[in-house]
Amino acid sequence: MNRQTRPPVPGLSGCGPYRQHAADTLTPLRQRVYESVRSAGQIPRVDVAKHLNVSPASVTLQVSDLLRNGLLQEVEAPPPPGHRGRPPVALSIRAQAGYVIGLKLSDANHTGVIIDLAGQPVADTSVTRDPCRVSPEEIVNEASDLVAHLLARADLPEGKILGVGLGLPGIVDHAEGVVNWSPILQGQGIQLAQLLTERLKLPVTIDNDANLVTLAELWFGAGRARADFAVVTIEHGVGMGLVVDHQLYRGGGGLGMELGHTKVQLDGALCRCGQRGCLEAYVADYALVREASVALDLDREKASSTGVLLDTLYEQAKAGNQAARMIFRRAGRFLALGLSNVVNLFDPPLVILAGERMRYDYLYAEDVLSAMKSLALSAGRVAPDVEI
Amino acid sequence: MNRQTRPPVPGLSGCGPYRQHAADTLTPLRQRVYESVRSAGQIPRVDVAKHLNVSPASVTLQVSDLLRNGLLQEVEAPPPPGHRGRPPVALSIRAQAGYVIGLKLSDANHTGVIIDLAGQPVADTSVTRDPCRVSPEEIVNEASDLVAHLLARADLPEGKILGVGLGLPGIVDHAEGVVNWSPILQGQGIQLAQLLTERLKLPVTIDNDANLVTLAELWFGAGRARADFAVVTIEHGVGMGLVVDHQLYRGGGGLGMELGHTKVQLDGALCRCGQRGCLEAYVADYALVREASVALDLDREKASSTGVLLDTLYEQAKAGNQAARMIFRRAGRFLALGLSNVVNLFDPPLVILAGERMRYDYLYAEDVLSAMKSLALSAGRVAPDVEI
DNA sequence: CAATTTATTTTAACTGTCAAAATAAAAATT
DNA sequence: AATTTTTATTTTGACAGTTAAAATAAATTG
Repeated sequence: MNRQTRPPVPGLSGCGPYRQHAADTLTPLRQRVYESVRSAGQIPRVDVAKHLNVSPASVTLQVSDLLRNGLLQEVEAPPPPGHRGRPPVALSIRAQAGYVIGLKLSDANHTGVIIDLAGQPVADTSVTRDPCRVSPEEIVNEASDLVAHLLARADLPEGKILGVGLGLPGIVDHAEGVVNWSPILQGQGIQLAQLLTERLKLPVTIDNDANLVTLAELWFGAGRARADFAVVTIEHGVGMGLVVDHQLYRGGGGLGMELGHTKVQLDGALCRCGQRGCLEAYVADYALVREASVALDLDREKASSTGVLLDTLYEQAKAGNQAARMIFRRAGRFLALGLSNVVNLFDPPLVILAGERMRYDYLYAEDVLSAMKSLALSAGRVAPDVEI
Repeated sequence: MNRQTRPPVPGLSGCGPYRQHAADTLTPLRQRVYESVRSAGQIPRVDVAKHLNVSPASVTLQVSDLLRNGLLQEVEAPPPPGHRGRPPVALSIRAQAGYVIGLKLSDANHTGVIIDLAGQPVADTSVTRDPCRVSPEEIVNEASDLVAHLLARADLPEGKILGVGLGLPGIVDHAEGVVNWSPILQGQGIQLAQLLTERLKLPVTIDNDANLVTLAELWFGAGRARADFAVVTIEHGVGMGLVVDHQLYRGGGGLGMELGHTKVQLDGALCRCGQRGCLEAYVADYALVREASVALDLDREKASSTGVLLDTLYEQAKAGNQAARMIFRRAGRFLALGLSNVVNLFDPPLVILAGERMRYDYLYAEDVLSAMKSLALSAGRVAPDVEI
């Protein structure tokens, strides 16, 4: 140990972590009560109190406020059978109190939904498009068309839309609302959130699509009951999202979690990011397509969509074509490797695999298993898998 | 989007994250005041109030309590020059109020320190040992000898030792106090914290040695001023620690952060964990030794210590031996690859490289640079490096 | 020495929460 | 049917932690 004279950090003495402004605020009880009800769907006051470890008195207080504001409502439930005393009156979210729009842009199609405050969809839409990179203005137009469509369908009272969440592939800085790079966008460092906020006159937040999938799992999926889990998405690229203590982790600088560009081979296959050996360059759609067109001698001029091409490849593999099999097999092995890295680094109790390409399941299934095994070095780990 | 009927999680309805028991507690102001003083070294009440965004009245209250308990003290400072009104009276930690013992066990030597509550060392010791795996009882003996040594040297009043922190290599479950696997310990799943607590009659916590290095950086080193950073240690193995929002992140299941066993090559070099392609198997001490003994035809029977062997290798590389150079070069490239993965996943604003082998700097330096470049895919990232 | 300036302490009030009592609404018992 | 029991919710008064504002302290300036 080098016994240097402190302080090693200029301008600092003392010891211990140094927080600029230790802002230590507790989430207000109001919000916790509301979230507790939303989480449960229907729940009487007593149970909310138990769940939050606060007194029933406090719950009554907050709930009466929330009822007055129209955010909660009492529901008449059939009296529970075999219940002794005064029957509990269940609370639930008043779903009509507000609505949220969710948009998902990708290269081949855009989708959008309106959901109410209880998380139920009230309208959805989707359009297909030519996969190409377009200007920011064009994307704003496409997004705003999508929103117009949704609003027309839903026919909601004025001013009930609380906000818009937009997900798109690429490297997205959620906090700043900036798209650093995206396969569907021309240019770099686009202030997309701001542009769209101005256009729609609604608060807009943007996020990486893998993060959005992760949030969906956290809110509606298998991740709801888990404090920590990881999501790996495999589509046109490879993305990942991590939930730590019921919260989405976005990496130190707000970017990060770029599993797809994790290197799994020195001087390996070329990736669309320009580097070599990225995981994505072995398991993503375009990697399979690239191999398929070479190995199977498929007519590239036919220029069928990525999806069709992959389906063809899959058919051939199932039919016994060795070359096709090998392509999937290798992709599977690399995927397993990437997953084992995720497990070794994050040790998540749950790993969720998502993405349209999960259809090609039988080729992945056993390799996922081998990924599990490949991390057996630590006594005492089990990682359940869920697929969508 | 598959419109399945909810709930997808059995026994749950509603939506949103589901916390078992939302225990939402704020750290008490007392503790925050104390930590604020420790962090600053010397600081008057006014500034504590400003720093914590609380009223001066509250600070006075808490401080008077802490003064009474002997945890803080007022220091007479020379009146600041050019200061107008009533001079501030600075507060500081009363360092003698308690002491903490830190032990670091590794295969070739053990070290230990006693530090006071201000973080200043008051005694230290270190012993060399034969690298071998020993029984838990033996390790407990060695640790307890170390503690006896330290106590004898420091000559502190009775009952002033508040606790013991023990770091050792391997896979350590900090929360459970269990060593799942360690290169210096026989057996698996050893309840080391409990064994040592019983022996020393002091509270003992154990941790992975990489985590310990990370905590040291967080408390005393370059990480103090950072909310998020990563530490990568290269010694006999490769370890890593991650700090998220001023706190050490230990991975979902308490294990995790096993960067050394991250796979960087399919079917790659054999690792001591029994698998192939681990990063460790390319850049850790034993990997270099292994290559050195083959490539340089060094007499393995001479069985010089790892350190000596590596020094020899280093000398040869500097002297121009191509084989030796290549060994370092490959290690450096793989290290760069591993680091770029860390950056791509966590996006830390700071990466700290630590470990005795950092002496071999000139071989790593340029490769670290290449690692930085290799993540340039995202516009807007800079990662300063600090070495120890 | 009075006025000014800044730091700290005192005071009284305010806030959010809770324990305990009161009230409410049902089933079970007499 | 009236009473008791049981459980849920509301009301009440009290308490703990925090604060704004006033008071006090300790220096410098004019």
